[in-house]
Amino acid sequence: MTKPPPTKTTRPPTRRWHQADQEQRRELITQTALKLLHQKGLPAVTMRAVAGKLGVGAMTLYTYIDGQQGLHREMVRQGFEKLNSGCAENSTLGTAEGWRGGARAYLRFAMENPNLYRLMFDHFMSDDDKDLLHGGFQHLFDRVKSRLSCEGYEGDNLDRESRSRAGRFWIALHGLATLATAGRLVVLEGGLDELIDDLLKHVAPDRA
Amino acid sequence: MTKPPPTKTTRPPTRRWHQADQEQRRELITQTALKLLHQKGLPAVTMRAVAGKLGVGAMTLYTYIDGQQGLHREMVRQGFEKLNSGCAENSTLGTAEGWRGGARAYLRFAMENPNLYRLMFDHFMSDDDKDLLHGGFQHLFDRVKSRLSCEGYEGDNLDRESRSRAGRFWIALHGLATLATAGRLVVLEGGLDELIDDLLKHVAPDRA
DNA sequence: TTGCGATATCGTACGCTGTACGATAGATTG
DNA sequence: CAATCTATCGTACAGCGTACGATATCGCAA
Repeated sequence: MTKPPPTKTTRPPTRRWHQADQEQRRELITQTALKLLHQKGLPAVTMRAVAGKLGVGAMTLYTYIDGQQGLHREMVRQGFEKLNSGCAENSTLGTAEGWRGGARAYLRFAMENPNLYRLMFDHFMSDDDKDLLHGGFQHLFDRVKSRLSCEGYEGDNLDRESRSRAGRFWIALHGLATLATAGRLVVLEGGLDELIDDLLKHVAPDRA
Repeated sequence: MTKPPPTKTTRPPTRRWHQADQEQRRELITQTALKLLHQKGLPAVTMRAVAGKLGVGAMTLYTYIDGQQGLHREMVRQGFEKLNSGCAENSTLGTAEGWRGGARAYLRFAMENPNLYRLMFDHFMSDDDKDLLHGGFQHLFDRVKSRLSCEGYEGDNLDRESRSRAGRFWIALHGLATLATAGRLVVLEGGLDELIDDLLKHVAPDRA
């Protein structure tokens, strides 16, 4: 009994992972966090909860991820990738129908992942991270530009007009998305599809 | 030394307030919280911090406010009142210049109180609270309606068209506000005023 | 003036959070 | 087989919201 050790008890570390790659483990952590975020909201996404769902000690996460901020960053990255690819897939053409498809995909993503969408735009982004956002907007911008160049715009006019129209389109989509996910659209009694159509008629990059 | 009391020490409660009315004290608490929110962001608005700034024990706040949620609710209320009154003051007419004034006031509030603006739209609102939001939108809606009725709209058409235009206007403003306060507008290099003018030209309730 | 009941104040304690530190068991290498 | 490296995670600490209860002070009746 002459041993009051500096720490009471220290239990063994046992390898519990079933994935080989370090990258895969980070991915698994992120997916688990995303599931939790979707089901219970951001406050439920605690280090302990995520680790617990993986059957792993909380501190283990720090081997793969840079703390809570890093976890958020990883979720945000996934979010933007899914949002961007979803929009790109559903707006294959530069036609009016194409804009509608892209807009619907954007709104669908926001409505199906409200917590993630909010996190994506609340989370502080480093300059590196911002490339993700730039990427999505750049894609939209290029589409508008090529469309307008077919309509006779060129040079500075083409650039300015493209930026203006793409910007309006994105601003309107984002406004609608944030209001809808926050449940603030009760004041507008119409369904979401009607709202999209309405916005398209007035702020869509072509036929404005 | 025969006294190990159930609680070690219990120090005296001393009246420290200098305000008479209960309402004034709640107001003082809210203002202190708002100052903290503005200066250091939402995570810094803790019960202990607010109470500390007032030179008061943390639990004292609970006499006047229903916990942290209640504190947030109070801040959100203040925010909407300021936002609504600011917009109303700056859009005195139903003219194009009026819309511009209202839009500018809206954006100015968001840019000057980014943390509060985010809280206002993140905070869960009970049905009672929503009247604040409804109030602001209703004001806008009525303005648009009276304007359109002068242009010959009437009946169902008047109602539908007014809702549509007021909705588009608000959605665009909110989209711009959230993107601007989140620092996500770098992709649009123009100044805020140009963006407002651009939006007004295309989504303003009249001349659309 | 005195006494007493009501009330506002707040110290303490509990269960949470993120995470720094360090001990250890298992894997890896010679 | 022995030595080293490393992933794991128990413990601990500060800070959070807040439930509870002790108490100093206030308002009011006698």
